[in-house]
Amino acid sequence: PISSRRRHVGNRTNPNPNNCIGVFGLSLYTTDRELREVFSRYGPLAGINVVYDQRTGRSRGFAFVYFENVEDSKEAKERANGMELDGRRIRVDYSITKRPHTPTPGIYMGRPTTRVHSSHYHDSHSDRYDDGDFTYRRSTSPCYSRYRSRSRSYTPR
DNA sequence: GTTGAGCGTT
Repeated sequence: PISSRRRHVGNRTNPNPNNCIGVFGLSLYTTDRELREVFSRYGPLAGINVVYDQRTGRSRGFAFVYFENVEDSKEAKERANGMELDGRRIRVDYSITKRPHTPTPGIYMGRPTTRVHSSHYHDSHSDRYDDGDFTYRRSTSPCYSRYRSRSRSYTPR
């Protein structure tokens, strides 16, 4: 019943209830401290991440807020969506992409493919990390390049 | 303190 509303953003899947919400349309001057003040009203936060442009250092106008409880995330999405913050009408949705709290734990392996070849991944060189959006490879094994193409076709689900 | 739709690292 809520499917056709997001056609203008492409074939992106509809966000499902999640601990992490994305906040878009922010003022470039809204800080994480400010976001914390607002969103901690809905429940305890596990973290906040304003996305900055790597070159200019300025905010890109969106952020991600992690709640400890999904129920609080739901309430935040419903109540904070459309709210005005620093003169801008913000949009709040469940996050689609997910990032781990820790930085990239290994070598970036590209986006997961739909194909699965699980029989290849039982050796000690394929210790792999996946956050559901990207796939990383953990070790610095010299055999890395031999396994690269296989690893790229790995997908968790 | 330019622009404004956006799903991600400083």
